[in-house]
Amino acid sequence: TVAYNVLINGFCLDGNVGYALKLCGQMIKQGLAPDIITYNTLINGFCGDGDLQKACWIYDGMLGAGLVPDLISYKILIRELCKHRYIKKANTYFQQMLGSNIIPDHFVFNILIDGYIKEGNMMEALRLCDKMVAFGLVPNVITYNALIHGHAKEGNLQEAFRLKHEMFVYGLIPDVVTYNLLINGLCKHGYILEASGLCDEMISKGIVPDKFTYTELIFGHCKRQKIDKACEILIMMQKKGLCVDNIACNIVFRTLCKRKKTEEAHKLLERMKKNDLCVDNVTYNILLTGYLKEDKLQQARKLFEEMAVKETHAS
RNA sequence: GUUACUUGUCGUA
Repeated sequence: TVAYNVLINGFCLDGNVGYALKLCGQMIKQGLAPDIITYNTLINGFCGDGDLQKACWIYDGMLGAGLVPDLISYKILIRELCKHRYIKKANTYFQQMLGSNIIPDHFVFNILIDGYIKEGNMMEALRLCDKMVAFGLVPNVITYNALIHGHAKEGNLQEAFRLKHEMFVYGLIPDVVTYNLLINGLCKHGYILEASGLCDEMISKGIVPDKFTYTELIFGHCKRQKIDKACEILIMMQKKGLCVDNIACNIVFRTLCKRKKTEEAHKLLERMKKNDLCVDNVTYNILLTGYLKEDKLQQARKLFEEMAVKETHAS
């Protein structure tokens, strides 16, 4: 059974869940009973496939086989339900889990908290924080990051920064994600100077900015129409050996398009194509909306056909 | 032996 479980997981990780399922059938034929681990692996496999239906189907099969879901089963399911925005259902499973005397850990709470935040329900997220404390669990850096994300998204930067300070009170050290979230919040609201300052602060504290940090700063500069500043950062990223990916390029590209700097935009696009990892759906969407806004329907249609050929999904 | 939660671009009715 152990050997099968390992194999099944291997195929799941490989994205070949169908074959993993076949293997499960094969092990049954050999008289080996799938255990809770086998089921969890398969459920997780289908979840990674985005196939919630099949995941639930396996889950039911597990119940039918008389196996009792454990903490791991619940974590997998709850996370997937949250991803699909079925937060109510996720909560139902959570309650069921508590009802069957399974001791929750940081992960389940963080998953649920993040689920509520993604739904825009900060109240419930905060209530869950209290609940987690009631279970003797102390919110950790990830919990705080999720909350900071929520507040920043709502535009409540004050509260986001207050939480950053509160972290120290509880002996938690803000990490690169914490800083990235705050920098992102500042940039989104046009506070590029403050964002740059925060970037300096993190460096002085020994936290190394990553490509998220710099991409957010690029975004901030673009938002203030400082394309040259944005390009400076692009160059600096390359010098630091950070990969400049399609996201960073798209941001600059979009700004160039918006400002009707068509020539420079095309130059960038050519360079992106040369480095050939850079033209994606988002790039196309940017171009499309640009054309549509300028009533260049012909070009828009042409582009749309090009997308269809490349089998990118028009979204 | 299986699960591991939080951050970046367009869009998301």
